[in-house]
Amino acid sequence: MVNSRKILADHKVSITNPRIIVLEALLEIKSPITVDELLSQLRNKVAKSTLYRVLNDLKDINILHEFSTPANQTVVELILEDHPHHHHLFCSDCGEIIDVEMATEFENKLLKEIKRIERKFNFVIEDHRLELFGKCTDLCVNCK
Amino acid sequence: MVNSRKILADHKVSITNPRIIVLEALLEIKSPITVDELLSQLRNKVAKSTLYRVLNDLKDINILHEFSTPANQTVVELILEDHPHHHHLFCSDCGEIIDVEMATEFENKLLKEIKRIERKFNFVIEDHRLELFGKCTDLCVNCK
DNA sequence: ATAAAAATGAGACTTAATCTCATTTATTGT
DNA sequence: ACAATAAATGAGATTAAGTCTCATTTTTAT
Ligand SMILES: [Mn+2]
Ligand SMILES: [Mn+2]
Ligand SMILES: [Zn+2]
Ligand SMILES: [Zn+2]
Repeated sequence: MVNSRKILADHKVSITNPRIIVLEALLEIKSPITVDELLSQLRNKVAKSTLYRVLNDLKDINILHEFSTPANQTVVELILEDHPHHHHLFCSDCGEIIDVEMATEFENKLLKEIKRIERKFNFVIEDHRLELFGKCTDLCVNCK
Repeated sequence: MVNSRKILADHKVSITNPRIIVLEALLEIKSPITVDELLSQLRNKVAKSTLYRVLNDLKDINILHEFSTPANQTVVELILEDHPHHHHLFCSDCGEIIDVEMATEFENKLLKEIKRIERKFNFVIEDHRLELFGKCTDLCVNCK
């Protein structure tokens, strides 16, 4: 069982009520959620300023991934052992965001290509993000 | 020689002064530029509201690519024959954005993997974006 | 338990992007 | 070429995501 207090302690972040509340909410959902939705879910539990601060804290300790939808909504999701590095697929019809794991073989090819680019541009590449944009067909959860 | 009027005509967009001005500016720079910089460059040539409208027009006809930096600055660049689909490398130290072309072999592998994902999720994938995040070393134009 | 340090809440503030609407410019038909 | 119609623009008001301030509360260290 994933424990919010333990997560905070493990990352040497002080254990406070708002941090626990936000973490539990994110652990509960465990799919990407817009900051806006999160805000309304937690409206009467944490202040807006605090929510943004806690989200920044979680980014700082590297367990929160933040990205934007094509419609420019900010989205966050926890990245933990049970939900590690992955990519996203966006439906421009219904707005759905789908977590996508690339085939291991492909992800390896990508890492190799990244090494080539590191050498070419004299960079140290620490992270990458692959986003796929398209339309779901009639099988999509939201669109059907 | 790339002609802004021709580009507009080819895409069946009416030819107006602000559109020509914005297009010429983007053609001149031909590297990614933040909307903010573009705004100050064109401050006394086109109104802010018009700049945003023209950028949307160019997105609509699919010759303008828009993305955000890790610092949440909106960036645009023209995508034309002489500067086709490519990816980006971001330096978190100096903010530099570098255009990156993946090796053809890799891009092919990626397209194959995308086909697999289309089948898996019953999607039609129309576009993809790969972003690399890291730090330039002492050779970086801005950081040295 | 006490003191020092860190985090929070409430709301003011900033600012990128959108919206409104009167005016100007482009297009279409004759 | 000209008038009529449609589309685009400029100026500035408006919106809203995210940040900032600062008095108060909570956490941590001793
Ligand atoms: Mn995800
Ligand atoms: Mn580019
Ligand atoms: Zn859909
Ligand atoms: Zn750099």
